[in-house]
Amino acid sequence: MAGNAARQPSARSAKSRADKRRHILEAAVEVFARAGFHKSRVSDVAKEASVADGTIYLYFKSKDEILLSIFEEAMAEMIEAVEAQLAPLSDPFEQLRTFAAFHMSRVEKHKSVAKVLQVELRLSNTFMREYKPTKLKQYLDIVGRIVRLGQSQGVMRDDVNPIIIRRALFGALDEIAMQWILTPAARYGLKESASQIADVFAAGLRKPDA
Amino acid sequence: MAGNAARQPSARSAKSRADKRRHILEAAVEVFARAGFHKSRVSDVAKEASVADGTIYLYFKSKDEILLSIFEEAMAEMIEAVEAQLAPLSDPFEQLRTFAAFHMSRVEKHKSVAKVLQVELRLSNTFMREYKPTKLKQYLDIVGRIVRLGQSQGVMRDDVNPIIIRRALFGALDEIAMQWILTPAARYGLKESASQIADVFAAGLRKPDA
Amino acid sequence: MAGNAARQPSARSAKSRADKRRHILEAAVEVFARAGFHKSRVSDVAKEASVADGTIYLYFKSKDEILLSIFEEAMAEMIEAVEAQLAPLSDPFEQLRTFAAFHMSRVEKHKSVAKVLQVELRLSNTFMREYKPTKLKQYLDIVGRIVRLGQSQGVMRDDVNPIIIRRALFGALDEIAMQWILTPAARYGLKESASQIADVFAAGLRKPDA
Amino acid sequence: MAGNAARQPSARSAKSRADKRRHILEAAVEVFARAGFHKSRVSDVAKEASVADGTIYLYFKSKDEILLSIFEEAMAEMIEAVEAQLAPLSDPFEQLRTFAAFHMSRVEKHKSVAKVLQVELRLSNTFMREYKPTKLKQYLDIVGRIVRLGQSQGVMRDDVNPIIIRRALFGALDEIAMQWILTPAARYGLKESASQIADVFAAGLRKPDA
DNA sequence: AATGAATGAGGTTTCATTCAT
DNA sequence: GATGAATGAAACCTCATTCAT
Repeated sequence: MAGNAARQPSARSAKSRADKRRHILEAAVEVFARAGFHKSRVSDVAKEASVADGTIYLYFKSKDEILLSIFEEAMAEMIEAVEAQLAPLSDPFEQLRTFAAFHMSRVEKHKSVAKVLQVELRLSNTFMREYKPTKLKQYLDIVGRIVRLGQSQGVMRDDVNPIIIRRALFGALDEIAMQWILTPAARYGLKESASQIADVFAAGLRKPDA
Repeated sequence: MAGNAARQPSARSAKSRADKRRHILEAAVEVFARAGFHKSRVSDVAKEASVADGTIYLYFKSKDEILLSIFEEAMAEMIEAVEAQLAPLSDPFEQLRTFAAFHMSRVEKHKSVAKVLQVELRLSNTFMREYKPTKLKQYLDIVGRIVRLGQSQGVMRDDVNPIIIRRALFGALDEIAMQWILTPAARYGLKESASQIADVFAAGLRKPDA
Repeated sequence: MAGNAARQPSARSAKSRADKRRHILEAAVEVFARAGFHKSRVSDVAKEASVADGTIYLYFKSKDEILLSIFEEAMAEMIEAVEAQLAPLSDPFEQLRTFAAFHMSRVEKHKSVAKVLQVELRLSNTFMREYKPTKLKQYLDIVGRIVRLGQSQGVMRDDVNPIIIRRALFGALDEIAMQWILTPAARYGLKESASQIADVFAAGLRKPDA
Repeated sequence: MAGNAARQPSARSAKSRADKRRHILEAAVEVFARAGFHKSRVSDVAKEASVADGTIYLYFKSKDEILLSIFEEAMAEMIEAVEAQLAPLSDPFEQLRTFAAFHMSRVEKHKSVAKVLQVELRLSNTFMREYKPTKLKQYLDIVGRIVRLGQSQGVMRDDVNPIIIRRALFGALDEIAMQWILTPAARYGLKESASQIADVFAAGLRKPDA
């Protein structure tokens, strides 16, 4: 019986395992943000996390998988957080502004994570070519849902496709964020950008006769 | 004979040199679009262009420089072409629609070039980190100029920063284009997307009381 | 309780230790025969034996030592078994045939062990380069002894060196066995091969005028 | 036209290419014989051949392919050489002795090659598991042919299978050779061993009443 | 005794770039 | 100018072994 138990990670070891995994992930975020995914060696991540190179592979199948995990887990957190902020709001225009503000504040607060997501993730062939971005779709669909809500309330134009708009808004925010991340001294604040983009989209989506 | 002529840069050899350079560039576009920049070897480009590997280096300093040249020259052409389309138009909203439609039709017509620009360019560390995108800024500034024109004509809102808007519009178009390129069967046409994005931005930028 | 007993090496724990060692060895034979020594990981052997990786090292110094132990113990068994079969025989030619038949039937009956011995053992650098094959010499010398017996009885040629003959016979049997093991569908039976080889060696060693 | 010609290796470059390939192969034989295939690094071979590491891969697809090439080319040479020695002989027993003597003298003269073939080749998983030993079969079949010749001449026993005998003889010779290679101070000469093995096989195969 | 998480050394191969011809 | 053979740097991952529990 003791033998069987030992084959299943115990409660304590499961927690400790998750902790170490997160520890490595955080180290990877710092390293990738600093030097870029391609220029970072697995041994750099290991050193930053104070573990041996091989230990990385007890928690991740490959270097690429580390990057994907950063993405997946950051997106999962963002989805949860933004949903919480949107829940109490009933006005779709208000929701649109909140989403944009949330996205940009997230980028600002978690600059390293944002840097990895926006810049490094795109450098990974694996990601761009093979990964099915379920989580990204889910995040994008929040915007789609807002638009559909506005349309069903009769306050947003019916002649736009939510699938197009959600990606357009994301592209707009994303491009600004990338610029802000890449340019050491940006000439405009993220908060201001979020506000203006939300304004333009809100005004542009509002039903003319409403 | 050609060899002798080449000793002195003459009108003919200069032209021939430019031709060969263009020939290599076009080969590179095909190769990069087919297999991706990272997976393409310089020798693949050489083979496609029917020249020796070393010959590439008589025309380009490095593999990265090939990619940058593709970008620079495509942008230069685009700038010239879109300026020609915008010149006869005086209405900034009309210009906005024209710009968006132009961008997307360009992507559609030159799929290989677009693929390289949108996807592969981002995979190049050199570009994202070290390249100063003068030509891109110039292209973007066309949008900025349209917005400033609209503001000076009093038909566009004064409370938006053209620098932010130009990048937002570009990001929106770019994200849609990338999606279209990456997804074998896109669920919406580029023309329709361009139209909707232009509509939303136009409506969103129009002065409320105008 | 078992734990307490184990603190003092007792007759029971010594037996239990030997049992576990044998258990691991048998697991290793299966694993090595299945996937090859080099491709097998120590953790594969551990899993097959239902013990932890580290436990292996309580019984064996290294992965190589497992292989050597398989060899040593298999040879010891073979020596004992063949000696028992040879003991009642007085005719050296009869002994020769018995030895060959024994060797091949052993290969046939213990295919996994044979596979490991014949194929995998040779893949181990350690073995071929550093190991002193005492047990193998002992096994080989059984043949040498048979030849010397025949010579002393005056029925076998004196102009052959038993040291050469013993190795030649072993090589002949071994090569056939390896072929049989490596080739899924062998074109001849091991028993028939043993018989023919023994026949040729017997006839070849018989004193012409005897 | 000059361009087309350049795509085909010229007579001169083809020769030079073959020379360099052979040069690398000879370096590899020395290195592998000295330290063993597994312990030898590709860079060791490169250093011995005075070329860059990458150059190796212009001539061989992989490290394994180097080993296979050594084998294939050595076997091809041996087949040709032994056939030449056997051609003038009509007595199958004489042929048998010549074959054995040839094999052993070959081992003695090309000790490094023999060492690689006998010992190192067997250490290569690729070879033992995936390679179809056509050349080896061809070499072995020379013995088979000799036996069949003896049988058709009515001087060799009909009750033995040439397929078994050819492999048995090879195994006998091979085992002695391996021993001689592995043991710094062998207790018997290769020439003497060849002679005795040939004698035993010849006598053993001779038709009793002939 | 048993566990299994952690360690860290080790090497093949690719391919951008050079340069002698 | 053109060639293409040669160069050589660079890093991911595996897995035998250890040792704290």
